[in-house]
Order: sequence, then structure tokens, then C-alpha cells
Amino acid sequence: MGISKTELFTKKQNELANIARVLGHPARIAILQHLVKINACICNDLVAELGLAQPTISQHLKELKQVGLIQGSIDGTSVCYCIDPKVWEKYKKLFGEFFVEIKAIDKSGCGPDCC
Amino acid sequence: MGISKTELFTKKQNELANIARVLGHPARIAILQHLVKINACICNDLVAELGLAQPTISQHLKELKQVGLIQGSIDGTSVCYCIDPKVWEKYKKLFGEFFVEIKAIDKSGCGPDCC
DNA sequence: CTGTTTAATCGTAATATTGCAATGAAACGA
DNA sequence: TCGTTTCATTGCAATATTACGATTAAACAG
Repeated sequence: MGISKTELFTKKQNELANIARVLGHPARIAILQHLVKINACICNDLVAELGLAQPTISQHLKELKQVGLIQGSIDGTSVCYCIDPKVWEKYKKLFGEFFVEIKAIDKSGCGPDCC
Repeated sequence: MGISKTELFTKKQNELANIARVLGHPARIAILQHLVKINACICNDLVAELGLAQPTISQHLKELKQVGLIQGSIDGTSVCYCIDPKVWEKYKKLFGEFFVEIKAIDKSGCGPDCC
């Protein structure tokens, strides 16, 4: 990301940006959508499913785990992953709050061609 | 981002990831929140507001413009920025669709300690 | 025309991300 | 015990991001 001046922003802004950053890769979107669709723990058929190498998938899973969106539990030699519904709801709410309704624009103080 | 294998994913997955990526920086979150709050076109008091250098703000604005979230219109020597409500609603919907309700987890096929 | 203001662009240094081959580590079956 | 399976970790190359100083471009005031 290059260095990022997190100290300039509020905790909530940094948190939202961080979640968005994690969602900012199609592989991680695809992993989450697959986990939602399967609606169960899955072990790593994700590698076959997505077409990325195993270490790459593992790395993406790690990032998803770090923000709490998914949990992994060991089941023999394999690992089951599933979405943490609580965290999922939390972030759903966070994005919902961010995308507030946009009201009509007040053009006072702007030029005639403004927006 | 390093190279990213966009061809492995659907158009919608790539689109959502791209928007999320753009939202994945606190400065851009702060810019959007300010524009929403002001509810009008603003010229670049953003530089004073955020505490980042002018070229840096300009770069962030460029990214927000590229995904269509904001528009800029020239007003003399300054530029007015405001949110594009249509695009805003579009992305709001996109995230809403992504964050579907999570149902109770079906543990069949998983080990006893699974998730 | 000259100087000022505002914002985009260029160039660059520092840092982060992505993807994967190679390697480890842990659990299992025979 | 030994080989196998599954996944995490390490190390690295290629690329992207972030931030900003310097510069440029455009509109304006005088």
C-alpha cells in the first residue's frame, strides 16, 4: 500500500478502510461468496475452485481470518473454513452506515456549472 | 497490488473488488464522508481538512473519479467536487447484495469441532 | 502582460501486495 | 515407522500503492 498516514483519520475510518481493503481483491470476494453459497464449512476445494495456487489461497484466507470474517477449525489433516456470522453482520452494518442516503445537492456557494 | 489474475473471476467479482479497493484507504473514506456531510460541491478545502499534501489529495480524487463516485466541475480557478448520487446508489446496492443474510451453518460433512 | 491562485501531472522514494515454488508441520493410514 | 495428504510458512520476483516536492496549466485580478 505504500505507507499510509493512519494517524490522520478516525478509528472508524481506518477500520472501514481496512475491511474495504481486504474485500478489495476478487479472490477474496470469490472465497467469501463460495463460503456463503456452500453455507457450511469447507475444506480446501477452494484451490481447485478458484484456480490459484495453494499458497496464494492460504494467504488470502489469512487476511480474511485477520479481520475476523472467517474462522478455520482443524479437522484431521484438513481445515474447515466458514464465515463468522457476527463479524459478517458487523461489517454489513458498517457499510450500510457508510452508504447513507444522498440528499439533493445544495448548490449555494458554487458556480453555475457546478456538478 | 502486485499482479492480479482478474481473468479468473467474474465481471461482478472484479467490479465489487475494485470498488472495495478504492474504498480501502482512509483518506478516500474521509473525502467521501466530507462530501456527504457538506452536501454540496466543495472546492479544495479538502487539503486543509485532511492534512495531506495537495498532490496526494488530487491523486485520491482521481481514483474516486475513475470509479464514478464523484464528479468535478471547474469553477474559475477552483474545482467543485460532489458525489454522483446514481453511482453512489449503485455501489450501495452492490455491497448490499454482497452482504447477504448468513443462514445457520449446516455442519454435515464436517468434523465435531468444526467452526 | 504580470503575478497569483488553484489544481493536475510528473518523477521518485518508500513501502505494500500478489503469486508461486520450495519447504515445513501436523494428522492420518498402512 | 514411513509415506501421504493437507495446509501454513518462507523467500522471492514482479508489480502496485502511497506520499510529496517540483513543475505545469488554466483562470483570474490588477
